[in-house]
Amino acid sequence: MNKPTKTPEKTAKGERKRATSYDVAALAGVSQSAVSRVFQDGASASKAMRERVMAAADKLGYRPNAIARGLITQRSNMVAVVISKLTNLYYPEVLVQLTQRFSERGVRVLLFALERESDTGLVVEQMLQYRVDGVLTAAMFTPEELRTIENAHIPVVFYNRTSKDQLVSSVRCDQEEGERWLVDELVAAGHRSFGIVEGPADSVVSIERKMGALNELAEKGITDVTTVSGDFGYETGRRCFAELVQKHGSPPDAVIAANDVMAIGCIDEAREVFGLAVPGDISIVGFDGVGPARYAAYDVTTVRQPVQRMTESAASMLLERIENPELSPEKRAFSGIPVRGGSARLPAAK
Amino acid sequence: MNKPTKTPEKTAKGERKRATSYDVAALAGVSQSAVSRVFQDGASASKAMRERVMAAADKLGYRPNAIARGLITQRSNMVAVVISKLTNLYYPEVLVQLTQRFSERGVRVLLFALERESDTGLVVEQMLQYRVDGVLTAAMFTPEELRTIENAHIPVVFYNRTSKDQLVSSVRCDQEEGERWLVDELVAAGHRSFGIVEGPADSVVSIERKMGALNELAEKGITDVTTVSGDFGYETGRRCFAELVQKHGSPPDAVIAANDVMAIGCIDEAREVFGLAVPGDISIVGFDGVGPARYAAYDVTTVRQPVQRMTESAASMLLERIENPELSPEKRAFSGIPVRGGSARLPAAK
DNA sequence: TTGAAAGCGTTACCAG
DNA sequence: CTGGTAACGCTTTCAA
Repeated sequence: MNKPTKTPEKTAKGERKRATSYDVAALAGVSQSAVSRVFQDGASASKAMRERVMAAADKLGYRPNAIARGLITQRSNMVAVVISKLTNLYYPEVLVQLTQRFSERGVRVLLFALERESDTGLVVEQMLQYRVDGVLTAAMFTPEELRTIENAHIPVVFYNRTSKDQLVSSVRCDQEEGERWLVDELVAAGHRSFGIVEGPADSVVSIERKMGALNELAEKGITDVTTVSGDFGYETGRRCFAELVQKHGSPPDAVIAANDVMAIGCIDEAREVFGLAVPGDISIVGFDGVGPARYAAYDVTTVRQPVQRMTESAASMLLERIENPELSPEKRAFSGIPVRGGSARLPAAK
Repeated sequence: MNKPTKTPEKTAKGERKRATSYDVAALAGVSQSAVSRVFQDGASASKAMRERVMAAADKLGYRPNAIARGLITQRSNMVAVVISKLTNLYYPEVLVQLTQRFSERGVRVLLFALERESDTGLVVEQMLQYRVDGVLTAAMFTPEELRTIENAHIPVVFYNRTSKDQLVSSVRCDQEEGERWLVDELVAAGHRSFGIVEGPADSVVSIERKMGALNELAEKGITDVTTVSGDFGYETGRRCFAELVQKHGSPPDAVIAANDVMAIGCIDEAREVFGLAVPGDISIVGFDGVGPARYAAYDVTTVRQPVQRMTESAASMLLERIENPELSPEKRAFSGIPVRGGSARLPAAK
């Protein structure tokens, strides 16, 4: 005799409980294991069996319980995706693309959104409790948090952040290289005094971009450099420009903003408040290649991140490491795509 | 050396398995049930017990397995959040805020991103398999999909879409009201010929906005109305403006775009290609109140959605229905916030 | 307050 | 190919 034939029980409130593989088995007159196999990929089940089970299954509206499966297989088929605040306008695109990449391969995304990039503590705890198979993060973890995750044998891939001393996998856009291109072009076009608008202090991306620009400027022997800092948002872009002019005593020849949105803020402030022509009187450049950078009123000279390739690469890298935990860490850097917009005087493209 | 009496087992590959409540119990010399209770909220455990268990737990790096918990409690503590493509620029903010609202209340977000708003089929299947406790969707489901979800007794809340004939909960911005305001102001300022730029055909939001505007224009006795359609993106905003002028024979007095991004496209096209002054020669308005609408070059007259209140409300509404499944459906509509930007000639605010 | 034991809904293993 | 049975890691009675 089979297990107690449980017809879909009703609770006190008269709600029908959701059908389980036992219900399906009973209705189809087969064993529960058989039902399980029918719903697996490479399982052995005769055609007749398959048909009977499927018929019973959709009569009952049965769906395998992914939670229970996860428990036994030790695979949740979920990955954690961590993003910090999206003020950057650049992440939404990344997020959607990542989700789609994972989705295509049968992996679900558990989303964690941080108020500030440094709020990672609770999030790590949650990811671990939910037994995610992997972590893709666009926020930095502390070394201790990272160790906690690795102790649990969960592969991690960093998106646009990495650390030189730690052995972690990452996919990033080569910020330094991008800044180098911007600086070289601006210098070649004759700009000699520079303003730099950096982003929030806890943003690794911002730091890399700033350092990339500063190093290359030093390399070129440019010493007239003023730095101010904002938060990646439009309003601070405007404020930063004003601050820059005040600090420098006059508008510099060129402004290098840590992202497009702040560059746009600078352009507006330069035009509206200081009556400067862009790029006639001053050149302003950004980074990212977000949508608004292409709006005609700004047409920002920038470096576009190859989002599609980066997300594709990041998703693959993580999934590979889930399949094969022995794989050693790998850092992939993608070159940004120079965009010669109308917000800067540059030498003609060669 | 301090090897615990029962070391966490090792697998063939030498990987340490993650500690379970049994491991903790063994190390602490108590029963497994005790461990379980210590990690619960309103459970009874003596102080001594609690301390011993906690000590053992973090020596082993133990974390309760949320998957296993979900299996027994019949609660995954996960909700599905469904978004369609984010070209709208408006959703990223919504998404992050929603995630944070849920997170604050101990609920995780399983994210589903649709390529097109009509790709809902597979997504429903996945949500159901993962036994999410609720669904918050910014995409429309077919009546059949909706029935499937409701048969599983999973509460659903629609975000910015609803249907008049179906009994579903929803939180939305009152698009019609917003459009009415825009139309009234524009008409009061003397505009007599109108262009309407609608969004993608499968977007309910776009349809509501268009109908809201058309109805109010009819109400006001305006008959000179030309309609063209885009996809919510900047480029089509530009194309649509050109199309509008061609279709109408000349630029209309005012253009009502279904969202801010297309309004911005219209503004650029009007200025750059047609040499029109905005708002001198033509008024252009949008909807949403996204970031770029506030950039100085555009300063779009628009209706801002009260995102914060809407997300807060949507999250609460869903969580309430998870707690209490008997609650009947409820539709909440929020008024948009009029923003008198510089892209339209309007009567002075009263 | 504590412990023993019975599930929760699967997959995995092993005989037939 | 098929069916029985033991996990998976937890919460939840029910006694003690």
